[in-house]
Amino acid sequence: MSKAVIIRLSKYKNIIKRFKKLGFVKVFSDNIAEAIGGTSAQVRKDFSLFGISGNKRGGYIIENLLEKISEILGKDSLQKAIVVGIGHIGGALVNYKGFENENIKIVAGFDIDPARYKNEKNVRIYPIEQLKDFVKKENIKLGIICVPDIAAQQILELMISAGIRGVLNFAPILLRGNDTVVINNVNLALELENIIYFINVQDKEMQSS
Amino acid sequence: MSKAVIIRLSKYKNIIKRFKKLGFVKVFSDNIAEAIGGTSAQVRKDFSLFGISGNKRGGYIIENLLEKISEILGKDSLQKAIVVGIGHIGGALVNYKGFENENIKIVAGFDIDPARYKNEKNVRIYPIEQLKDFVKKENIKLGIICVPDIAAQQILELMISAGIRGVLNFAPILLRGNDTVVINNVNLALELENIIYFINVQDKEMQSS
DNA sequence: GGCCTAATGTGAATTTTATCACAAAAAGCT
DNA sequence: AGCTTTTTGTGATAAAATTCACATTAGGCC
Repeated sequence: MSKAVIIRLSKYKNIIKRFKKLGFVKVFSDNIAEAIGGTSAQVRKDFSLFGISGNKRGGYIIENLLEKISEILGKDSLQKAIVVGIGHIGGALVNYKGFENENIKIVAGFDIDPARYKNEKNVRIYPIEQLKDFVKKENIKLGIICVPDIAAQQILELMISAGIRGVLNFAPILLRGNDTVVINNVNLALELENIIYFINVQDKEMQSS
Repeated sequence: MSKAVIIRLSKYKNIIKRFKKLGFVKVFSDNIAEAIGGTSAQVRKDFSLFGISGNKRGGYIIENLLEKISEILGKDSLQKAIVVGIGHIGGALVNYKGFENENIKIVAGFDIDPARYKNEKNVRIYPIEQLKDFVKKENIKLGIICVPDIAAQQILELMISAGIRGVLNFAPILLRGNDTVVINNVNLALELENIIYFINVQDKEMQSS
């Protein structure tokens, strides 16, 4: 199943949760499509891909939907994660509230700099030498890399050797993993460059019309 | 031109810069492909799409390549950006070093909370009421939204009315813009959920083999 | 200069992804 | 109960992205 479909499925889930909070019991494919900025046909096709079905003319029962989707995404249980590299971004993530709704909890940070071994509000920061033991003992599966790009590959390897299975990487560099680990990249500068390009395209289109 | 191609082009540019720093004068399509995790055919096809050409048997001259790509991406001049919402993520971005290489500079932050109107190291934080004037006076084109999702749409509209043309949005919600503004979204929880899904897939594949 | 080799550049083929369009079913109304 | 309307579910179609494969060309060597 492609990454894009899974991302959409997560979006569906989030929006459906929101509908639920508003007191709705049923949704239609267009409600969902409208809310995430897609088409109803795609919503239905995605659902059908996973064997999720609704009721003709009656839409989908929110409760069922959420259950099915959560089953697919495998996210009923709390997922513990660690952050390595407690600089600006890493420090922010350690305190980030946005994960709470998603059953994701950052349980520790790691850094090489002793000046950072203090307690961020709730999350303790450890020296990097303790990463492997901690990850093994706590059975952590998720790691977030916020170190400078020069150090990122090394941290990845440490994480892999500790048993981490999924990595979110903020270093703007290609990490080389293996088939025991899945890696997603977030590259903020890239996102901004992309935006700049499309602003320029818009400008050119304006001029020529 | 699709977003994905532009992202790749930026990646090419970054990696080529790196080659340049190492003292190389020429690169081959496989060098680039290998470094960003793609195929050489795709690199060449992308280049050909933009009319970038090299020398048969001789690869590409780095100097030329960088010039051509920068021209396409339109990023020779410094781009000023503002951040709205100086919470954990916003505060981190205001001090983020990763933009410097990319000719992007965050020149101000904005927030509703007076407690945050202090100086982050180099960047001043202003009350949100001053956003419009500031953006107009300084001719800012780029905005980063780090406010809670409930406030994000409102901030977008403020930005648009001030003349901002490109937005990087960290609020996990669909923003509704118009055709004067281009919006990219970063949704960290979504990225992590995605990773979790693929870890589970891997596990199932393991079991069944 | 002629030959060999290593690269590019790009049409064609393939694969992937998204859209269309419509039959089938269910709900509600009279 | 029968008619109408609304919405699903999905094959068929179209569009987009990627990969293949190979003709072409330039560099290097003898």
